[in-house]
Amino acid sequence: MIVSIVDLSRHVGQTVTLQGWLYHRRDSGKLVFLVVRDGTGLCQCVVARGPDTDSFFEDCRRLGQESSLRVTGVVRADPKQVGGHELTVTHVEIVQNAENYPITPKPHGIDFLFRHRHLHFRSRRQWHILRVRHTLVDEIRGYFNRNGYTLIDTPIFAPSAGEGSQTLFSVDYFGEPVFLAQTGQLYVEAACMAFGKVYCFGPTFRAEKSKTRRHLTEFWMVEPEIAYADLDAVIAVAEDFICSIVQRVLSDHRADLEFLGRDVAALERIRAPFYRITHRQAAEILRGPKARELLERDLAQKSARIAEVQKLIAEKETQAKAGGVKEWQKEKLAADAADLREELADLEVEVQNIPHHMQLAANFDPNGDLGGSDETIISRLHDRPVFVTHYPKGCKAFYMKLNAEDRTRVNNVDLLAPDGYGEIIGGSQREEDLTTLRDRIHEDGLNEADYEWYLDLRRYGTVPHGGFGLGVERTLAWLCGLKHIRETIPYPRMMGKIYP
RNA sequence: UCCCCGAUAGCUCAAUGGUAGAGCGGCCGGCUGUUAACCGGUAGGUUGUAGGUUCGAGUCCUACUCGGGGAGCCA
Repeated sequence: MIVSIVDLSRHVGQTVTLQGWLYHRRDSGKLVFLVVRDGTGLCQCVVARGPDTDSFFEDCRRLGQESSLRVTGVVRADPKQVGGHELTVTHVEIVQNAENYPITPKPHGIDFLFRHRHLHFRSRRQWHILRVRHTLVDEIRGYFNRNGYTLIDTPIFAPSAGEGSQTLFSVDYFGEPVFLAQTGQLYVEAACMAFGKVYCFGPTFRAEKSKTRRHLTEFWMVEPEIAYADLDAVIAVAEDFICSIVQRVLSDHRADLEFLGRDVAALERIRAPFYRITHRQAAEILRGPKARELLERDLAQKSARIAEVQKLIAEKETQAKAGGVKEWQKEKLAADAADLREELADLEVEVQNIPHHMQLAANFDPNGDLGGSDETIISRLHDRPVFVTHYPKGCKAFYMKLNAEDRTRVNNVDLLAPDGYGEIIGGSQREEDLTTLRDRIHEDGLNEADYEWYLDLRRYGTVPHGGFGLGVERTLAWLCGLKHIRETIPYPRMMGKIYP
């Protein structure tokens, strides 16, 4: 009977067949240990030399990493083994003996791994992350589908820049220059006047020349849009939506998160209500003593850690040079030292940036946008996500509704994820008044003719409405506690990176 | 666009300006319970590219290419 590794607990004592790939192999004279993966999990399969296994024993001993094979054997529960089960092998069918698989169990560089991305996500860590991504995407769709939203797919070819300022990819469209969409928002606004509550979900493209751990040139975004909604209603949906995502990932992926080293308890603390502050309050925090104290404390802690790490590296090196140390111990010590050196390099960059960040925060312009470091400060001063509302209109898009009490501000909201993961949601109430919207288009120097269809929405049955966009990859990076966004998508597209 | 760092065997890294090395991976052999197994043997190189300094360059200098990290900008 062909069984998936994930289902082995239901087949203890039975003879089953696994179909998969060889993750790792060790042999010990009369035994071969085949660690097999089948896409649902890992299972160690033990082949003992004997009359019954003679026909394939030698072949198993020489089997290369990632060889494809069918393994038949008796399932045994063994809590010590990965996955909790082990197979005592009675038969092996080698589908292909793979030779010289490039990704070995030893450390590799980032460049090498991502040049082999088509193989890289067979590795455990990447496999765990992409499983969580699957559930995140499923819950995004599920949440909106359960709550009466209609999916509206928006175009990827866009005739003009949706929001004006950003750098977009230009494409030749039968001789006419068009752009790859950076948002489906304007289109989804039109759809919400037809369906009430809608969302679009797809890839978006930004041509910004940003080479950082938070940027991709192609990333996925979900954008709900709700008719008869003001800013408070938009915030309420965003909060409920995030809670729902967190709960779903916690319930389905605790083991994956633990494998990834995520602090699961911190995720469990993500509950409504989130913090809610205005941009003006954020400015006060940044310019005030709390921000300075946070960064000063940070500087002290990181400096202390640098000294500690330097000491640890020196100790490892001394131990490695001492007499009587086995080769594998030396290797382990060298690997530890390499990890420590990497941490040291990161710390040094952070420490180097802190004075700059302190200056940026202290001199924060109350009429300016929050920078990346400002967002980090705000989020780190709170233990749950923070909604920041009412930004100056100058730093936001033309379609955001001007605030009734303060016409220099807009009814917008950004959600800052904890721990410096940055802005994962950006949204607003939209300007529904035809005249005001037209003025804003002109103020931003945009061509009114490009937006005639959009202005129609304000001519024919305009209503208060709003929505937001959530970046899937940044959200996943936060959920999994990842350092770099490139791990959150199967095929990352970054500046200067398009292979494979 | 700017700043910092890097490029040596398939991979990860060593090598005072003076004969290019190790570990892993590969291949061959050994070992009955391994967990990045271990032990012995073996093959593997135009030191990113182009110039320059020098008796001599992996090492020093210049430019370029590619990569990493950061700043700005952003989801």
